[in-house]
Amino acid sequence: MTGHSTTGHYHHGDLRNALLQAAGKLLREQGIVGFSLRDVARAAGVSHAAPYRHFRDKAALLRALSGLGFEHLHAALTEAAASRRGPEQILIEVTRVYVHTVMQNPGMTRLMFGTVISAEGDAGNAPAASSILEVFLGIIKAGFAVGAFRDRDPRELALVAWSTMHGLAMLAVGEVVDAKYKDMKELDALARTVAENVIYGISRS
Amino acid sequence: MTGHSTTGHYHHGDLRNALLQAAGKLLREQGIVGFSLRDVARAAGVSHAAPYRHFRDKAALLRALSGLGFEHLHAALTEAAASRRGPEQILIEVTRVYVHTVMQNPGMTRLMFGTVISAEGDAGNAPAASSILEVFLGIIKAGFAVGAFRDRDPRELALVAWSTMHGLAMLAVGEVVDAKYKDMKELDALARTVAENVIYGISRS
DNA sequence: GGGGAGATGTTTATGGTGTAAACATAGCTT
DNA sequence: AAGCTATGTTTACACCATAAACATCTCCCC
Repeated sequence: MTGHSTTGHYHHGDLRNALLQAAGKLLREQGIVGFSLRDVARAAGVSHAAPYRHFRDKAALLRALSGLGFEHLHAALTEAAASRRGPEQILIEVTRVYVHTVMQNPGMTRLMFGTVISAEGDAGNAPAASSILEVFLGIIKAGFAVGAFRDRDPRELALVAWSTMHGLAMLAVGEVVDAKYKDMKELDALARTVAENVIYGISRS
Repeated sequence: MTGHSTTGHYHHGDLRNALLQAAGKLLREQGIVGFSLRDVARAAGVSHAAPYRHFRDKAALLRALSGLGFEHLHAALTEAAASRRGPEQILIEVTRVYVHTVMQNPGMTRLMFGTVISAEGDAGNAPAASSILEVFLGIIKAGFAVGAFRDRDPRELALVAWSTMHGLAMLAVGEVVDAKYKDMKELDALARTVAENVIYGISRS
C-alpha cells in the first residue's frame, strides 16, 4: 500500500486517467498537430498546470498515451492471431486487422510510430514495440511447427511480415496511396494482396 | 516575365531558398519536434516575420521542404533503378537505397510521411508520392517485359513493393526494431532479406 | 531620369503554448 | 486534533505563430 485512499478517489477522482482519456479523445478528433496540454486540461475540467502533478511533462503524457495505443494494437492483433486456422489464413487476417486498427485512429498511429516522443531515459516505445513483434513471432513459429515456412531466422521472418503490413498501413494513413484506397473495401482487398505476397515470400518451396 | 530582376536577387538575394536551406539544416540537426519558424528566420538572418513574404504560413514552408525531400528520394531511387541488371537485382538495390535515404534524415522522413502537413487546398504530398510510385511501376513493368513477375495489376505489385520497403524503413526510423539494426550493416542485410521476400512473392511460378 | 507602385523586410502587437514556482487545500496518518 | 503530503490553482515567464502597420528597396513607365 502506498498510503492512498482505498476507493481510488482523491481530489478529482483519478485525474491521471481522466487526462489520458481526454487526451485520447482530442487525439482522435483533432489529430496530433495542434495537440496541446492545455486543451487536455480544459477537457478534463482542471487548471492548465494540474497535469504536471501526474506527468513530468507533455512528452510523458504522450508516451503514456502511446503506450495505451500499443496495448490496443497488441490486443487486436493477438485476438486476430488466436484462431485455429492455418498460419497463412492467420497472417491474412492479422494484416487486415493491422491496417484497420491503424486507419481507425491516424493520430494515435502517428503518435505511436512517429517518434514524436524521444525516449529520454524512459525506455520509450521499445518494450511496447517488441511485444508487437512477439505476436508475429508466434505466428511464424506456429508456421514452422506445421512446416509451412522457409527455414530462416524466425525473428527475421517476423520482421519481414511486420514491415510489410506496417508499410501498407503507414502509406494508407499518410494519405499517400491512391485516393481509391480511401475506400475501406478497396484497402481491405489490398491488405489481402499484400498479405498473400508475404506468404508467398516466406513459404517453403 | 513577371517583372523581377534578371539576376534573381532582390533585397536579400533569394530568401525563399535561404529559408528552405536553413529549415532543412534545422530539420536534420534538431528534428521536427521543436521546429520553429522563428528559428528558421534567425538562422537565415532575417526578422521572424520575413518568412511570411514567401510562405503563407509555417505549414506552407514545411510543405515545400517536404517536396524537396520527395525530390531527393525520387532521385535516389531513380538512380538506383537505372541499372542494366535484372529487375530482381534492381529491386534489392532500390530497397537498400530506400532504407538508407530514409535513415539518413529521420526528421525529413517524418515530415514527408507523417502528414504533419494537412494538404489544405494545396494538393499536399499526393503528386510527389505518386512520382515515387511511378519508379516502382517502372521496375515492375520492366519485370513484366522479361516475364519475371506474376500476372497481376502492375499498380498493385508496385504498391506491394513500396509498402514492404517503406514499412521496413519506417520501423527502422521509428527506432522500433531491435537495437541490433541500428548498425547500418545489419540493417542493410535486413533490407536485402526483405527485398528478396518481395521478389519471391511477386515472381512468376 | 523621376515618380509611383509593388515586392520585400521590420516592428510591434496579440493570443496561444509549455513549464516553473508560489500558493492553497484536501485527506490520510499518527 | 495536528501536521504532512498529495493534489490542484494562480501567477509568471519565455517562446511561438500570425497579423497589421510601417519602412525601404527595386523595377517599370512616362
